[in-house]
Amino acid sequence: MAKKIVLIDGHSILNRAFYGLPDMTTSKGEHTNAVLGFISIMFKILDEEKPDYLTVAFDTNHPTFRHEMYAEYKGTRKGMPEELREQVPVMKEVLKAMNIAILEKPGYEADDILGTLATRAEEAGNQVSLVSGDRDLLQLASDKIKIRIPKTKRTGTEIEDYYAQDVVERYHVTPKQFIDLKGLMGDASDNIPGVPGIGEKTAGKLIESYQSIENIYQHIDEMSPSKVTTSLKENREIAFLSKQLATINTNCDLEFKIEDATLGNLYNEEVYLLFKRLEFKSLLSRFQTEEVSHTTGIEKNFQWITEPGEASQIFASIQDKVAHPIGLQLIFENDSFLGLSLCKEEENIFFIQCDERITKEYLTISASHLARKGYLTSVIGLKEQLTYLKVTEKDNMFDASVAAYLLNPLTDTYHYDDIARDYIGLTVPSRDDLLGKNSLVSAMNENKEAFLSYACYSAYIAFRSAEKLRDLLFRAGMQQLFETIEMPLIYTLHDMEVRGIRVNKDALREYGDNLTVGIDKLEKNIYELVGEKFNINSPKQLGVILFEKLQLPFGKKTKTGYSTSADILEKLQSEHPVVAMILEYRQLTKLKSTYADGLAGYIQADERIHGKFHQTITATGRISSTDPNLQNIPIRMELGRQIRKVFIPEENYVFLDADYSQIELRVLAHMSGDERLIAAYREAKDIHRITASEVFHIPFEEVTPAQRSSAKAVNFGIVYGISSFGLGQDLNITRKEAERYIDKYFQTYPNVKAYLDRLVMDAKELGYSTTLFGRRRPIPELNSSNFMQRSFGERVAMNSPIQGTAADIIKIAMLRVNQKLKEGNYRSRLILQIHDELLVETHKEEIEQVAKIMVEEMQSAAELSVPLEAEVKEGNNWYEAK
DNA sequence: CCTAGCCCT
DNA sequence: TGAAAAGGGCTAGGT
Repeated sequence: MAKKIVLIDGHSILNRAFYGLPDMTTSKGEHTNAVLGFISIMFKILDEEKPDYLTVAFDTNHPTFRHEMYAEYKGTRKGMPEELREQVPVMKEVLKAMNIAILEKPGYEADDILGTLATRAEEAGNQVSLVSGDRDLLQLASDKIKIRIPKTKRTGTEIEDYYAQDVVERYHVTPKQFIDLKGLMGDASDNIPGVPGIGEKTAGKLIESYQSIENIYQHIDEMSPSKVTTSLKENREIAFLSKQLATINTNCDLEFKIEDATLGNLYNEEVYLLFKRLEFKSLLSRFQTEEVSHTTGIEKNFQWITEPGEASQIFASIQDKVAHPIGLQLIFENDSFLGLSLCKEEENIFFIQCDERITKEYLTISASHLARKGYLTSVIGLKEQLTYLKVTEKDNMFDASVAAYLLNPLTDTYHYDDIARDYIGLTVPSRDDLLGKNSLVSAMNENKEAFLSYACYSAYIAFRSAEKLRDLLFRAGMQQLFETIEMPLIYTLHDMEVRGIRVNKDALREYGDNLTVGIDKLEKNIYELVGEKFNINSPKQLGVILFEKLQLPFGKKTKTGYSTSADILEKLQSEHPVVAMILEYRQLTKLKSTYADGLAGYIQADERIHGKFHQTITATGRISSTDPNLQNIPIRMELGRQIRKVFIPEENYVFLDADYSQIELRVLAHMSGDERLIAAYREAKDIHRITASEVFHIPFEEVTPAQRSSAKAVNFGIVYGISSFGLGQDLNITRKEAERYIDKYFQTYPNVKAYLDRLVMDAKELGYSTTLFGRRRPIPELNSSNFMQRSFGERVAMNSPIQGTAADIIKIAMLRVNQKLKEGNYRSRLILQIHDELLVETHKEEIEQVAKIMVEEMQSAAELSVPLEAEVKEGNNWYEAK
């Protein structure tokens, strides 16, 4: 039976897509427009044709017979811009992930490979679609071979189709005669010469009359003399050479059998992850629709329980089952507790609904008992469930989300469907697939089937994934990290969220009102100074005012227009008095919108803000804070710093705030083993000053403030994964000078240099970097063919172990502080962590003991070859305690 | 929904 | 030569 075959000219389509679509980059700067365009074209064709076979041919760098015939021959790969060139390997990566056969053979161009395959397939009676942006391929058109020429437009992809008949209609020549046309006309893009004086029109007429170049020359003497005939006579060799160059070789020596190009599953996990990495958001929906369409067959095991007797039987039955983890999920939304789902074996997955007979207390107590009895109870997202689930770090809980985060901290969500996909190889419908934007409450009443699936999948995946995740953690050497740091930390973070931080609402309002006064004044002055009203908050409008109306010199442009960022404006302050006002306006509006107004919206009835702390967000192991972010409260500028006065302890309490001193540099000293750096820290003096003194060879006492601040910048640079460019920008010096600073630094601390080099090398070999406590961060960028990407990977390889180890250490300190406070029955509570700082709301009778606990636990959290210093301060608000 | 801009360690 | 110095989150404007 005739098969359908699609053959794609790889470089040609990439080219089309590249020039047809606006430039696109991922958030990391990887160009992706050609790849996206290629895939869009390919999907469109596959959707239309549903072919049996698909293969993509690429040109190689090797010379072909055309180069041998004609030295000036160009071919498609020459002169490719870097933004396109870097996309070629990415494109191949995508095709490989889709299991699409890639064909390339030294000595042949893609055209020749495609021509050969098309001809063979045609002879075997098959239907062929040849996809290319290059009209040269029209010479291959027949009644079985269709040439498809896609055009990428902003509105989508349109495809022109040519069977032999269409070629004749459109160009008035047969496909074969297309070669003769090109022989006469030449082709500038391939550097194929044409006969001078002959363009598209003349060539067309000649071939229409004489059919071929050979025939033209047979009858050349009969033709009436003209410029054209003279040129033809003079350039006979060019015409024949060009015809040969333009002829596609349909007889290549290929081992390849078309059966090798059988289409498999394009929508697999690898492709999904790749598209995610490339940020092809619009294409991800294709996966979701595929995912939803096939069910897992597990749904038949889902049961909705409403009978108290059955519920108690289910809990009782778990007594017999100790060997395997239990999957559990409490189902709730805001303040309504709806029930819980439970899975102890593949065949029986229950949702037990909460109602008058099966009470919330009964369910939560029964659920909490499971873990307390010692069965490993696996949940997805423990911290959130602790509102109802009364278990502690001593109980035998397992959080699959946190486990999955440790195994790969680079993804953004760790929901049950993510875990199913990544660790069980199972595609299950996500919450969004099942319930969309519906609330759980409404789904439970109106969309029972989807609701049951949502509830039960969660417990089922928790059940199914636990052992696998545990095994992977063990193999990666992260079991201890998981069990002794990450799992216990869940409870600590939950405690912090519950406790929250008290805010003086009136003081906050007053702070905001004062800002408004200042903002209004500035606004008026700015309008007066520039002579018109505009939206100062709009970088676009501001750019027009500053750089067009006022004609200020613009430093750099962003994708969208002029840059009006603070560092640009700072340099422009002397040019016009309005610039300083705009900077101040920015400062004030930032404080007003994000902090004064922003924070006010989070104050709860208990006068406190209960922000969230996230454990599964950062790539390095730090925690993050949202709703609101309490880790970025202003401190640098005095006006901003004032806002810390509104954060206050409750009556009879004070704040104790303890900071690590230079924890990351100390970690670096320890991990690098650099004797000189270690010695510097043992002196326990101003480290930036020591660095300046040693790097610039000046006595400690004679270091100038400028030298100290340079050294400080270098120290930061080292931690961030040094680059002369970045350091230069930070210090406002040339790249060359920055380079010299870095060299001097590495001369002073040679083992730091050796250590950083080793970090990069090891990470390149392993594909990930590791902290002192075994935390991993994958660094796929290290293998990128893109210089920028790779450099980024190298900096990440230097930074992650340092930042990550510091994060590990403070997590340990948090756990121990929290534990001591609870065990010692203190009234004081840990309420914030800001990366190297802990804030404890401390009862006035406990100040001395708590201060001691904080400093001791922080300093002893890790045993390094340099001391860990922590300093604690006391205050009646957060401003005073810093 | 993205971006420019800016707050923190 | 060029070129995101690491890790985060929030707001406003503009599509």
